[in-house]
Amino acid sequence: MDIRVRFAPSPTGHVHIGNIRTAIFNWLFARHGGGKFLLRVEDTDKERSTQAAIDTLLECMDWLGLDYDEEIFHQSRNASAHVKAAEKMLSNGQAYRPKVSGPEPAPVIFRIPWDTDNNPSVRITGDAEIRIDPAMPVKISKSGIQFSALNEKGKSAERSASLAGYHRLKIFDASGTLVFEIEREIENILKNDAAIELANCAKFAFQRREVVFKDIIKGELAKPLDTMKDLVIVRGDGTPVFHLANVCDDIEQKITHVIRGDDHVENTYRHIFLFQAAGFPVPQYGHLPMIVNQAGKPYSKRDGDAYVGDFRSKGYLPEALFNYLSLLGWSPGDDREKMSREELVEAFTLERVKSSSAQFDMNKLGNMSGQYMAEMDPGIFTEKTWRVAETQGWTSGTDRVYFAKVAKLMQSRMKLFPQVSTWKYFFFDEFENDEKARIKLLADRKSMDAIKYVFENLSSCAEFTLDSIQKYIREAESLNGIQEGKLNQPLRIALTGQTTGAGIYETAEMLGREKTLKRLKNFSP
RNA sequence: GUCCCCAUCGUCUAGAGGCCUAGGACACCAGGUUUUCAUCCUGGCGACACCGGUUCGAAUCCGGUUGGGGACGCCA
Repeated sequence: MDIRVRFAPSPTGHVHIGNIRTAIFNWLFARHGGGKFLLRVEDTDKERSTQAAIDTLLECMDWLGLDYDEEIFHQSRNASAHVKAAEKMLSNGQAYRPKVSGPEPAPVIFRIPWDTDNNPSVRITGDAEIRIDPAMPVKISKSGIQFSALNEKGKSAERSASLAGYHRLKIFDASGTLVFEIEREIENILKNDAAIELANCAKFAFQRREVVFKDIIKGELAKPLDTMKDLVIVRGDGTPVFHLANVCDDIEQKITHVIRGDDHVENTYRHIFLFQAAGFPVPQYGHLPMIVNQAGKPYSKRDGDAYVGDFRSKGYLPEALFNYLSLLGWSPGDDREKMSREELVEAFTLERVKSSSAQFDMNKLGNMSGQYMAEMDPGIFTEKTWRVAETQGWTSGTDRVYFAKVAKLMQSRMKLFPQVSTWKYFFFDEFENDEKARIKLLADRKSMDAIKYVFENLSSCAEFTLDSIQKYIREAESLNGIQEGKLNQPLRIALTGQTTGAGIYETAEMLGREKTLKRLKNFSP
């Protein structure tokens, strides 16, 4: 069977880094297996879903090169199918409407199936007993069972669960007398609205069963049925709930593998029953671990930099973000880290995804961005940095050839595009000064005299070249008793206002005689 | 509170019983190259959460403890 996966975000504005990582893993999985990567927008929340939000989503995906197959699937357009599915479950007895007291119409509730004898996803784990708080009555109705259990310390805690969890339930009072047997009553309970209320119960004895599935990433995952509750699938107002919509759409889109965040694990246990009730095969599941922030905590609204759009505006390269994100929770198994898209597709398998959460590391992303930056085609690099310069308003009087030379000089020193703003001294005489460094490096008389020497000789020399620049700097150093090379940094401060940059001889040559002299003049006593 | 999941350097990870005195990358520190800056190169720092068990042998398997996270909606 051909692989079909989907990325199913709800378009509510920003696209989160964790979300897009899920998309990347789905994409990688699909491309690796030669399958289809589908996009579904879960836009049933009318309040929050906007076209603008969908546009941002599409932009982010496009930016990262996450191309999808087939048409975008809009969940809201499939609503009638969802309701139809619910009605079918209602008429089959797989779902029910509870008795409601108020004037609001009753929702449709899906029942965790009572009969699971031939269900491959359910297994019997053994006999179980629970101590019950006799002070609280046990209530049993078609919508479940409600009671107060006593924990090891004898503390009472209220619980409610689906009937399905309590196969062969026998309830005893404090004296050990059997007061209730579920198998005798179950037919009636399921059919009628009447509730049974039992007082002074002390013990439950029942057969415990659990839903189980094999997660491609996490391995076997199971949950006891007695800890599950029936779930609302259609609201009182007639609109379908996420669980129903999600499952119906997966059926509709013929999804074979559901790859999503592991905050959905608990939902999966219920979705399995929904697939079965609808009469369709349960897809394979793979639950991705979370990405946490640099404090090791889940991302919250406060983490302003957790949105894909932010990384884009901060100037990270999409290739770098894509590469970095694919390495968060996954590795190829060898020492490779910087990998092309093709290599990633080739190497990606869900089995190699880790099952523990991963912390986002800006340092590493920055380093990776620098690597991609360094190997970028110089022409493209110039083009992109030119555009940044444009936003700074530098380009009107700037020669493109000159700019290209500057870009070439600076490329290996760049991590992010906005760093272009530090290049200002190449184009204007007004630029930012690192005052602290200026005071430290240009304070002493020796340096000033040396700079004066360089200034005078560079103004009178025949040719302003790399060689002559270097020559006079060396001479200035030896004449003023400065260690060789030690004049470079003061000179850099004088010419650029910064302590880092390209080679200082190259920088001076690039600036040209006029600008160089003009800047040195300020420091010549 | 109940249920589920997770646990290797500060961080991302390799590791499927002996190849492990635990490998790589980022970060950090030191040295080298560049007479300067950035790259780059070399080296250093640095981890199997804890306690038991299984085994000739455990980071790896099992149990418990601790710590972390998730889920418990007529949100998605």
